[in-house]
Amino acid sequence: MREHGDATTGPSPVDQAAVRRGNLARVLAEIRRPGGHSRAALAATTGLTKATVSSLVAELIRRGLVRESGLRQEGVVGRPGRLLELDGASLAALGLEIGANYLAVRGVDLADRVLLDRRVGFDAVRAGAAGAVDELAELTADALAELRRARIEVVGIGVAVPGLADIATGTVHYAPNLLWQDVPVADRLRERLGTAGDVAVLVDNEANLSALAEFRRDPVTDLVYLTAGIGVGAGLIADGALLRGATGFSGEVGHLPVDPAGGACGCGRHGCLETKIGLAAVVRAGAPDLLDAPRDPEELAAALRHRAEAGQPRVLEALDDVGRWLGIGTSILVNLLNPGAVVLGGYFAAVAPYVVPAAMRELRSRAVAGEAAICRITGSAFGFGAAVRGGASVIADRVFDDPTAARLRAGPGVESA
Amino acid sequence: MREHGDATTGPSPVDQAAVRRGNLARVLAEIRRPGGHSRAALAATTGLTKATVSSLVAELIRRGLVRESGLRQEGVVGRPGRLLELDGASLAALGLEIGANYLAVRGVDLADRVLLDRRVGFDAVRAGAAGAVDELAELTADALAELRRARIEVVGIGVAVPGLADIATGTVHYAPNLLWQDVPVADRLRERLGTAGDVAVLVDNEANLSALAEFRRDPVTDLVYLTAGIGVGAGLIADGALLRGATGFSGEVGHLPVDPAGGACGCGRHGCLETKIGLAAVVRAGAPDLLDAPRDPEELAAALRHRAEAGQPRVLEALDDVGRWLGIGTSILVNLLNPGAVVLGGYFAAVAPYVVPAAMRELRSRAVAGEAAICRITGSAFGFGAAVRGGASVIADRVFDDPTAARLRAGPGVESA
DNA sequence: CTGCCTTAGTTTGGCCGCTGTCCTTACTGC
DNA sequence: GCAGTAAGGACAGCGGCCAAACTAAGGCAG
Repeated sequence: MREHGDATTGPSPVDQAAVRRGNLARVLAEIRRPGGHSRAALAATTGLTKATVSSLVAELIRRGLVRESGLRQEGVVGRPGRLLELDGASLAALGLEIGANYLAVRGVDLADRVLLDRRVGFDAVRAGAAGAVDELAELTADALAELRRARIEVVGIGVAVPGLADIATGTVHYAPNLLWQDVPVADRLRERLGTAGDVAVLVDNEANLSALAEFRRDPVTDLVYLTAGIGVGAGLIADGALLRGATGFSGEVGHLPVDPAGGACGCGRHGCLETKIGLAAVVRAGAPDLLDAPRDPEELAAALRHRAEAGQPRVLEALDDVGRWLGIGTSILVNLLNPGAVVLGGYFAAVAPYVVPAAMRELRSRAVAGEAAICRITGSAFGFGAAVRGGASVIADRVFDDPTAARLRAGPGVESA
Repeated sequence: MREHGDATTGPSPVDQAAVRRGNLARVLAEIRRPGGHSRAALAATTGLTKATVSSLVAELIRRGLVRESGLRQEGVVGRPGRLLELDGASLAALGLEIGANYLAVRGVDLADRVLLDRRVGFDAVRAGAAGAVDELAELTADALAELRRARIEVVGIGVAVPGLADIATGTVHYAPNLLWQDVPVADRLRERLGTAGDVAVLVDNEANLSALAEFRRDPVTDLVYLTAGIGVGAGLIADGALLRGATGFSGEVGHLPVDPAGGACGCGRHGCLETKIGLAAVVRAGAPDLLDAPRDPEELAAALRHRAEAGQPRVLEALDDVGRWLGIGTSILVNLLNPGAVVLGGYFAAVAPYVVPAAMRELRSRAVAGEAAICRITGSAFGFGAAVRGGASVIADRVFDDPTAARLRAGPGVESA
């Protein structure tokens, strides 16, 4: 026990346990990399001794994170190594998402195998904050029960919301599209789940979590995730970490002034980026007949894609125009942040082939630092599913960052956690 | 010794030494905070035990970073504590700067007391890269000799350059205002200094180092440093660390498109921020008679300030206009990065009272997230001296981050490093 | 001014985690 | 078979932190 455990301020002191945690994470990270890894090989790549690696690997196996894949390196002289690989089949991370017109749940094990993936239509505005969280809790309870039946332990839940979230408390301060204000999502969710919800619950902005999902797929140090649906938003990753800003309001790209002579924006000014590349703008310009039809951004995106694939000139032209303005907006981000990649989510993902060429053209002509600062612009492979994936992976990453978060399980040489 | 010390990849493994380093830094950071600190108080605030704190403090004293200030807490019952304070008088950090028309050297001890501060006019373009570095080396050698005579050990040298620097190698890739390309500044400096230069040499961009200097003065987690002289640049700090981007080209704010209908810019487009708030633009608009007069930005800034203080309407109007465009540019940064503070350097610092009101007005009307995202805009207290201060403080901070970087010195219980 | 109380700082023994060395294990090649 | 080679485990040792006991130094009451 610490003396006066109360008065401590700032970061906690460093102790031996931190050394262990760090080295467990280091070894686990190496094992996650593709290719065979024996204990001896891990010792060589990590710089730890074989004895230490053996001890660390034993603990990772006891925690259910690693298993011996029995196979052995052949063809070379010497005793063959016992290969290790990521296990994680008995540990799951849950991602949730609250959208304006749907709820989503996705469960993955720690090796990223999909255990369940559901998406149900739901009018969150109509249901109100309490109703929406209750409905989400029910979906979650089902998922938890299902995983429990399969003897899979859930290590945490990551919730994506279309608004500003306080990470520390799990409260949504403000979500314009849901008409929410100061909703204690994490608390209410935990409360509704009862004992079943006795796991870590993390709430974050949808664009942030999407950016993390993309970052995990393609770990460039600096990544910009640009998305559009009802609004336009961005998730920024700088040097491997989310850039949240002083009060959590980073990534407000929707109202970048790109065309002062342009049309009026809801914010009161003219020519904001949103008026050029927002979903409403493309539909108006490229497919006006859909204006009052389906309200779901995902369906609209699919419709646009279909028409583009069919070669409809009006849609193609509108998308090319979107690409141009997207390139202008992107070039601002590139000149400021110099990311290693720009990933397009939301409806952009569906129509990427029709907007990226124009965007790249524009970016090339506007990148101040020239070729050295130009990065690729790609459509997200996850599309509208990025946020819920990000929710799950941010939870999974907690275990990879601190493997002691995975409880020890029974086995030879059982010990207490 | 590690086995196969060659094949290691990624971060080095965590060991006990890292624990020690971390806790030394933790305790030292606490001692740097104002107010009296006894060993017992440090134990309480850090969460370490008294025994450990005693051991850590003893080491910090042996390394010359801390001293007992003899004074003792009075008036309360119990044995009075021996107060500790930052020493660092025998350790110095050197900041250097290469400008287009000056060279600067600043030496501070680790308690940030100024030991020397020189600035000499020098035409770096005319002298060429080799000539400029040689001249800088001579200034540095003098400074080093002077400090050595005073028995002060120099722990490192931080060099600010107006261009893109490769931190790892200490090479300047490209410095447009100096007409430099691929100049190995650190290597050449070390070479010229000979054995005297057997210290860490770090080279970084002038705006980055300035941002760090401002950040040290006012440690908000997210800070934007905006500067203008010949060009316009920015140094961005996100979550306490410099935001460098994937290839080092972050902070290119000079060519933000703010007025497509505006005048032509050197970059080939129209209405770039630089054409609105660059020094050339203000002088042209507010004091055209100075256009071909003194070429030094610092003198021009002083002249503008004088005229503004004297109430010259033309200058005041030009500066107000600069403030407006500055506010527009700043609002883009604020909406994207949500900084906790925006600090104005370069010539802005001299005329801050005349540009900030208009800038704040513009920012207020354009911050998408409203009051919650609005931050203060202030003139730098360091002005043109920010970069050289940043160079010194980035070196000093290395010691604070890893106190074992300060060599052990003779004393009771001498040990080897 | 003496003795108790309180708080500061040191000493000592113990634990944890990594290192280095030695040993066993297991397979290839001759 | 038997040597050679590499993997993996056992064990002593060391650095670093913790807990508890101890010494040090002052206030305060009687």
